[in-house]
Amino acid sequence: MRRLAEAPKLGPEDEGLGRLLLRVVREMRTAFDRKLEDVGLTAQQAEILFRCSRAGELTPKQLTNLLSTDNAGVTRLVDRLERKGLVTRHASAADRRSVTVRLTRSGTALVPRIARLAHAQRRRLFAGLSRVEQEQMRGLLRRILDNVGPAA
Amino acid sequence: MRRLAEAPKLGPEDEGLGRLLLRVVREMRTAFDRKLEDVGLTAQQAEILFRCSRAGELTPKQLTNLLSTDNAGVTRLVDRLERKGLVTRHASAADRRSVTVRLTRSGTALVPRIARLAHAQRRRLFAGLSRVEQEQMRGLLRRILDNVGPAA
DNA sequence: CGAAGATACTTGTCTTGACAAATATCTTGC
DNA sequence: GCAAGATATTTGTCAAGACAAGTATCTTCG
Repeated sequence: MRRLAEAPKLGPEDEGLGRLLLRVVREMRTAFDRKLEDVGLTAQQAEILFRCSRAGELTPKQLTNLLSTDNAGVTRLVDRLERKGLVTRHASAADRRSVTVRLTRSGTALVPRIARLAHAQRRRLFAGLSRVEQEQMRGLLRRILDNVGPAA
Repeated sequence: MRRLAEAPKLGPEDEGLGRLLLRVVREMRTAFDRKLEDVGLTAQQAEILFRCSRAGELTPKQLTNLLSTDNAGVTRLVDRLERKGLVTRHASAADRRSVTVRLTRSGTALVPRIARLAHAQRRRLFAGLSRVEQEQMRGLLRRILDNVGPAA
């Protein structure tokens, strides 16, 4: 029972704010992904279904803005959802470059479960944070976001 | 100049706190990745170099904790760094299951540039946030983190 | 009208994350 | 000492994100 070398734990003591942010987001994401496993979806896929359900239909371009990813990412997300039979693509009458994504019947059927899970998740994650604190956080995050954009 | 159909912008007006967090982290990450392009590294790779430089050497296990990813991810990160000739793996004397990652000479050579870029980035991102506000943020994030863990 | 440039979407490629399974080695308890 | 369980690392697989390049269509402007 030597226990020599005892590699130091190197915990998150000196974790910078950036790392902490990263860690929080990742854990939130994967926690939600795990909850969605029953439904057979990922967080991003669920978001697409939810948004399309509320809007009736959306273009990839619109989804790109909502999901904060790029067009390429949305294309492949929609591919997967289409393969699962949860959405369909339709040619847009007005602009033939464009496409609209619509839920199928089985896609629509999942929405209530998604909404329930999302609600429960939000409730749990932000438990104990007052509305004021949440707004504080939102404000700070937006200021950081403003700092990212300008200047290369 | 018809402009019919005018797809609504669907901006981030009703963006939830979760989405906002995600967006902030992603933009921070990719902004830093872009800065590191000159050095030929990604943010995660740079972090490994930086940490190993400070600690002398680290095991994948330790790096896993520091990077908030899993062992598999670290294995492949180290693979890439090794292929670039920036680190080497060494058998650990005390525990032969284990491995230690050490910088090569050219790996070490990059560290000052990395440190400079990281510092500049932090400075820019958190510009205008007082120390108090940063601590506030840190506190709120930690509370969220505590909420993620417990309960499945 | 018709060419030049802008847009919407897709596809290819690379990196990262998460999870499961496999291997080698260590540690424990008997 | 040894079998049973724990650990450290690796490998395989899939989903995502970012970026670049390609195609089709639209818009603008001479």
